[in-house]
Amino acid sequence: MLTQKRQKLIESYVNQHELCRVSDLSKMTATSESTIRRDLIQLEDEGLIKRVHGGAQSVKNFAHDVSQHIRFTLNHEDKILIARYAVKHYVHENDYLFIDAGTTSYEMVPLIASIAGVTIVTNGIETALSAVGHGINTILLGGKIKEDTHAIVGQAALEQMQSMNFTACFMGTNGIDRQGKLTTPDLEEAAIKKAAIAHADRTYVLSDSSKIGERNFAVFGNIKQVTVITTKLNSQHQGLLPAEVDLKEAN
Amino acid sequence: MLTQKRQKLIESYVNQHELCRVSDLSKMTATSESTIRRDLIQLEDEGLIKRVHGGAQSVKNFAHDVSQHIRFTLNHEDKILIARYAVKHYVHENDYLFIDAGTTSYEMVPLIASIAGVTIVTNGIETALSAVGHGINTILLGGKIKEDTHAIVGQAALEQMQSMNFTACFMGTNGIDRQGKLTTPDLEEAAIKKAAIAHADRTYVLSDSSKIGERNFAVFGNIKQVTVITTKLNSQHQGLLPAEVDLKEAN
DNA sequence: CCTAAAAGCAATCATTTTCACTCATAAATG
DNA sequence: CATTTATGAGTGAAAATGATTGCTTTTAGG
Repeated sequence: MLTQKRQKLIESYVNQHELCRVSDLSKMTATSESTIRRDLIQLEDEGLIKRVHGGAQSVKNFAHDVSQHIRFTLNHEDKILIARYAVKHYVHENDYLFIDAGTTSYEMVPLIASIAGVTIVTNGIETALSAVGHGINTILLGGKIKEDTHAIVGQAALEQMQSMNFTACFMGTNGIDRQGKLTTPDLEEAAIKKAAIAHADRTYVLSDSSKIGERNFAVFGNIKQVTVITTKLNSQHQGLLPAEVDLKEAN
Repeated sequence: MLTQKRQKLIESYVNQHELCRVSDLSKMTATSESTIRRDLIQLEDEGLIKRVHGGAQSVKNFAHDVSQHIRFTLNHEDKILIARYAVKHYVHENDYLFIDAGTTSYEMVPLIASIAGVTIVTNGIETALSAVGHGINTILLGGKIKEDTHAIVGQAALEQMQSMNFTACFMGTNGIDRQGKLTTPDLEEAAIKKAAIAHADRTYVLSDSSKIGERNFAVFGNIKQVTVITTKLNSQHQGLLPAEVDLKEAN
């Protein structure tokens, strides 16, 4: 990869994520940490980012952590772990993937960029923009745009999916309850997820442990249909799941 | 191949791709890397490109971020004038509008926000995001995303439009030639524009004066089908247009 | 608060990639 | 035919990268 391209990628990643680790940038760009550090020094000289111990910080939004080191929310670290695990194990060359509009699935995109020939279909506008920015062949579903999540929903999107089959599909969830029901707050988004599952050879649900045992309004599937990828679970969480779940713990 | 032709090719390739490697150019032109390097040195001397280690970079806009591109685009004042004129005279309450992915049409969105009951259909991702942000009912066409303009194109988008009729449609153009042909560089974008015109009661083409007399590859319509909104024209520009044009000058 | 382990860093060096320069060949020009 | 011009290949130099090392900062556990 060309130096300039990599540095642009880094800049946009840092600005989008507000704060990130050297190791994440290294994974994303598939270069060594040495190179990332050199890039960060340059970018800091140009005033495009701010370097902090452990990584880099967006320079635009300084209303953040004043301390000189980075500190992620536990959630965000988990999301990256889960995304990385999913890409590493379940995305292959020339796959046709469906990726839904959630934040965890969004983290998968930069990692997919280094896998050749992948096509991403998504109903998330930001996910699509990120994928295109990473040079991935991208198809965005059409339809109404939800104001809060920027997810695309509606009949048009569902119809469009009728003519597609996915090698794999990846989606988030807002809850997995004791019966193994996968739920989300919005009916229309649930319909999209349901359709994606129906048209995919394999489905992976990305869920950090906080979603285990939760329940929401709209059911879009059952744990039996999918593989759940999550972070390390404690025994309390495991008790909240059905026994027959196909569960992968990212680490 | 002729040296000058090759250099033209290199220049346009670099500008289109924003950044590329010497090896890409070598493959594209079927010449040695030595020759490419010599060409790049010349082109850099002429200020047409910027050389970087491993390749060359467009000197014009370092705008990977299209939304940023929109803000710093050429003739911005003119575009705003045209957009304002278009909204003021041709957008009414409860209209169903098609707005294409160009920068001028993008400027219309904030102005439309104050008109009640309008629905916007667009193939521009940034246009859609802006419209949603302004609380406008927004439908985004689905399909492939073009990497350079972030326009959505392809069969899916065309099919989706089959079931729609627009009160009015607004689009940019890259050229209006002496015969009144409306042109744009990309075939697939042209197809979208063509379909929009076919499904709209009225079509308005937004064009600053620099496009008058220009010609591009893909024809998407003729001036007779549409109303052209432009800035004040001098007599030279007027000479480059057919007589029978329905022309409005914004000011 | 202190200390040990872990994580992150700058500095350095070896390797790989890219470059500038040179030279030889071939085509165009007078 | 001699001369200029464009090209491609080769070579040592320069730049970029990746890995290693020893030092500093941070974290975790008493």
